[in-house]
Amino acid sequence: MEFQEAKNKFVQTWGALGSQWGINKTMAQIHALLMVSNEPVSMEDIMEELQISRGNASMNLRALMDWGIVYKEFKAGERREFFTAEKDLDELAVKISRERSKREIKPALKVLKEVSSIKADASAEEKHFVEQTGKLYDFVLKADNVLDKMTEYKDNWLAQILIKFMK
Amino acid sequence: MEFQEAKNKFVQTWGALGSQWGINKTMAQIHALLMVSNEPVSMEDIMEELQISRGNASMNLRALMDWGIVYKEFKAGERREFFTAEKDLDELAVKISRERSKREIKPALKVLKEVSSIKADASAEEKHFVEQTGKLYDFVLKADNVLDKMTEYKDNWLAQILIKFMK
DNA sequence: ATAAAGTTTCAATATTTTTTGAAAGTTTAA
DNA sequence: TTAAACTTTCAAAAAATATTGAAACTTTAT
Repeated sequence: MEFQEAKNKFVQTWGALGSQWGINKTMAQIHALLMVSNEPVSMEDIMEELQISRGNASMNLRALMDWGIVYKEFKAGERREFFTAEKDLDELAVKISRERSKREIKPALKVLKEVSSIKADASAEEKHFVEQTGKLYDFVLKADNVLDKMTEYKDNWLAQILIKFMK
Repeated sequence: MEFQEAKNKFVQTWGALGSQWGINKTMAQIHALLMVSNEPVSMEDIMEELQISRGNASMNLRALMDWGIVYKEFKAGERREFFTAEKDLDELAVKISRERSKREIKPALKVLKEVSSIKADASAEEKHFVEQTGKLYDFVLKADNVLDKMTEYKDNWLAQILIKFMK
């Protein structure tokens, strides 16, 4: 396989993966492109390589920066802005976990707490509802805490879990 | 808050959460509805409660059964089919992990392996590409193994990780 | 102060994904 | 075997989401 072909395949695959995890396709593709570039890339180049419009590139770069996984770089003597991706994979995992926790899990927890605290009447139906949503609240809270804890181990959480878990 | 209101809120929230995790909204809503029902629910009732069409209900129930998180039940003397959700949350997490691993991670790993094995020429660009995709392959493989291992612990993986990790 | 080089915004448009509903298919009871 | 009760399928329609591109905006050099 040629380098260009491999690069393309990687960008496409990473893009598809991203879109299944709540990050949109172009966003994931830009990230992929930056991650395998050995030096900062300009917006022009991103537009060119992915065949996307300026507006699209701009919006998705902004979103990636909001997630904290892409950075702006300034090159001496250059007017244009360049971009680089977070390349440290542990760091990347931590940032993505934190962001998803903040955006998705925390709000869901709030609702779970609310709905599991209604005063159930004597019916089996309502009792079951309160019990089940209560369990769900506990479960999601625990899972979210695991994420939080993992981010503290940062550099090596995966390896550490593995050591403790495997065989 | 009234029971009906709480139930509705829960179904909506779970639906929104699901749609951010690669499961579609209706699918997640049906699952939510079944999870908080103390007894099996017929397709009619699902259509009625979620205000969706027969076709939609049928397809999404099928998908949920393919994921292994919703079951058909037959009631004695009843012609119709009824449905229940997996209510054990550890079991639910295991099934979802396995399914996502199979559908998303495994195929991505295959591509990562491929593209990271190209013969890089001497350029920094190609060297960086091979190195970075190689790291990504190792990382994703490790993460996938963690999931696999966790599913073996099944009933209590979350609690176990917590015990080992917290403080 | 002006123009050039670049970036952002957002309404309109295109694409993708989901939903509908009616026809085809199945199962069961009589 | 037939018809009633129910389920599945899938092409067409609707809804949701992503993308474009041109105008507005910002920054820098002269």
